Amino acid sequence: MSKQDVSISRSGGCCTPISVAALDEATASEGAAVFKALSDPIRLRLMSIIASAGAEVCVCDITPHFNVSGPTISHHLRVLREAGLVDCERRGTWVYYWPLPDRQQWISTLLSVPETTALAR
Amino acid sequence: MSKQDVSISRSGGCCTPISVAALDEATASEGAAVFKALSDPIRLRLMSIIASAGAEVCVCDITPHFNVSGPTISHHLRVLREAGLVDCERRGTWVYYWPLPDRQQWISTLLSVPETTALAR
DNA sequence: ATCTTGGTTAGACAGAAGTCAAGATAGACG
DNA sequence: CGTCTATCTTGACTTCTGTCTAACCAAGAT
Repeated sequence: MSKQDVSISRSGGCCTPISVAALDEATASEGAAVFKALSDPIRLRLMSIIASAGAEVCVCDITPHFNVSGPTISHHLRVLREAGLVDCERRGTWVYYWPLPDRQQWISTLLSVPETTALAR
Repeated sequence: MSKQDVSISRSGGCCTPISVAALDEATASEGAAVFKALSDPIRLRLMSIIASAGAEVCVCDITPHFNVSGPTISHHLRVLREAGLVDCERRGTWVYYWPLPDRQQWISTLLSVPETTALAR
C-alpha cells in the first residue's frame, strides 16, 4: 500500500483530494455521510434546485416539481439539512431554504482529480 | 473481468454544476447512483486507497486495512465497479483494481461551487 | 376563537442495503 | 490429475431507507 504524504494546496481547495492521499476512517465517515445525503435522486434534485436558485427558495415552490407527498419532501429536506448542505428558516407562513456551499465545496474538492493523478494509467 | 456500462449521459450540458442550473430527472438519477456508491465509509476509503495509490492495487493489499470479511470487501468493490468509479482485472492469482477518474471528475464538477454562487448569501 | 393554508412530525410498512458463512471459481504448482 | 491460495458469488439474516397516511404545529385571515 503506497502511502503518499504529498499535500497539495490547490487554489480554492479546502482539503486534500482522495486521489492524492487515502482518507482516515473519521474523514471517510464524515464524507460518506454527505454523499449519502446526495445519494437519492429526489434529494439531489432538491439540492440542485436550492443551489441554483441564487436566492432562498420557498418549500411551496419546490413541492410541485415532484411526484411525492409533502411529508416525503419534508423528510428529504431534513436529510439535506442534517448533512449541513442547506439551512432553513420560517418567515410567516412559509419556510425558506438556502444552500450552505461550504460542505458542497468540501466534497467537490475531495473528489477532484489533479492532472497528474488523472493521467495515472 | 467485468465491464458494466459506464456511459455518462451528458444530456443537457453535462458538466454544469448544480449551483448553476437545476438537474433534470435523468441526470439526477445517474448522479445519485454515483453518490450512493460513495455513501458508505468503507467504499469511500476503498475509493481513496485505489485513487491515491498511483498504480493498480491488489485486493490482497486492500483487505487487511479493514475489519470486515473478504466477501464484504468484494461486495463493496463490485458496487464501485458498477458505478463506473473503478475497474479491475485478474492477473494470475490476484485481482488488481484501478480508478476511472472520469466519473469521479464528473460528480466533482457537478458539485463545484462557482465563485459568484458561493457568495450568494 | 375558529378556520384555512403551509409545513413538519410520528408511526407503519415494503423494499433496499450491509454483513457473514458457506460454497464456487480461477489460476498456480506439483 | 489434485491441491492450495486468492477472490468472488450465493443465500440468509438484520438493519436501514423511502414512502405513505394521519396527526400535529405555526401563522394569518375571518
